[in-house]
Amino acid sequence: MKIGELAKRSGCRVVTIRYYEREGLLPAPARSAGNYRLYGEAHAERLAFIRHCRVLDMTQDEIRALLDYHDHPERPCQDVDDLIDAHLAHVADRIAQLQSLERSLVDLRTRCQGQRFASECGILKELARPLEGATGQVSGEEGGHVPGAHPRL
Amino acid sequence: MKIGELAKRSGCRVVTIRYYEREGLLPAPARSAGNYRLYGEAHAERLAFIRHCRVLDMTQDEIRALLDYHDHPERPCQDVDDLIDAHLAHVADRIAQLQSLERSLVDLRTRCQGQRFASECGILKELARPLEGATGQVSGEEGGHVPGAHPRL
DNA sequence: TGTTGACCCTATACTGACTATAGGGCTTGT
DNA sequence: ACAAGCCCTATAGTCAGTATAGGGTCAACA
Repeated sequence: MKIGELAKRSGCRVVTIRYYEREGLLPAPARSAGNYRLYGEAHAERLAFIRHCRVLDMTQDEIRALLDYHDHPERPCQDVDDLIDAHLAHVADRIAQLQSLERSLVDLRTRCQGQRFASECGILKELARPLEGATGQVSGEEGGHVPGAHPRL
Repeated sequence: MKIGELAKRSGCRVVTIRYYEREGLLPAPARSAGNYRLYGEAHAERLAFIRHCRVLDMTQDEIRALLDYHDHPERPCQDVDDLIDAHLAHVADRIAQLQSLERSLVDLRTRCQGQRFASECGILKELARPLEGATGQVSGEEGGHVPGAHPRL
């Protein structure tokens, strides 16, 4: 099948499939006489695996590790469990962070009493206050790799 | 004050301060004879405002909009409320997504019964299953701009 | 006076997971 | 023969910074 059909079947874009090939997640398929990529069922299955992982918000590195186990069925699978556990911990951490964020924003939101002018707006006043623990980076990397509040998948 | 001191006071890195200047969030400060940036209190306050917004996971565009109100105190502040409301909705959406993700991962995690080999691992088997609603992009952009599970702040 | 070390400067490239654009070639139907 | 709709490569852009290379400035100390 050509790349457009694979894209339709997998629900991922043509350019993304080519991107996965460049990144080494999908093997390069055979080519037609006119240099078109020709995929088989194995490619479709591997792409489904990748997409399933991406829906679960895994990084390419995590996916690469899982594909490696997928490709080596004789290996022990303890590390697969550990990888999922670690990813789960990252997701849980990110949820906790966003919930804390949400509380801050709700609090911030109460500060504007419908003033007419920005100069009296409690939201802007609150944002202008320095943070308590000013030293230290914005959020540190401890706690994992689950992105913040603005995804663009 | 020089850039290093501002960085220490604000808790953000020297390179990040220069980056904010390039991006137009912070105005270019005066320079010393030796071409060092020299900041005053106004810069420190503006940087605190920016950092406060970033801690709340706002994008640069959102911050730019809020700074614009900050800089024009005579304007009405209704739009500030709306911006915060919209951001709050994005954060809430992202929390819901991540919680759904967490449930999927917990479910996935139960599938491995400590098999010796990857070929029998229920996690890998489940990941290899195609997704039900295969057509349609990985998560669509509806629902806002709050990032996924792997932030790098 | 010379030099060490901490700080500062610019410019450029990299990150992740794609998306967008430019500039073409192939295939199929009319 | 030509047009529409697919496909190809290569390059650059997204966001919010971080990393690197290659150099300049300044204060203190020997």
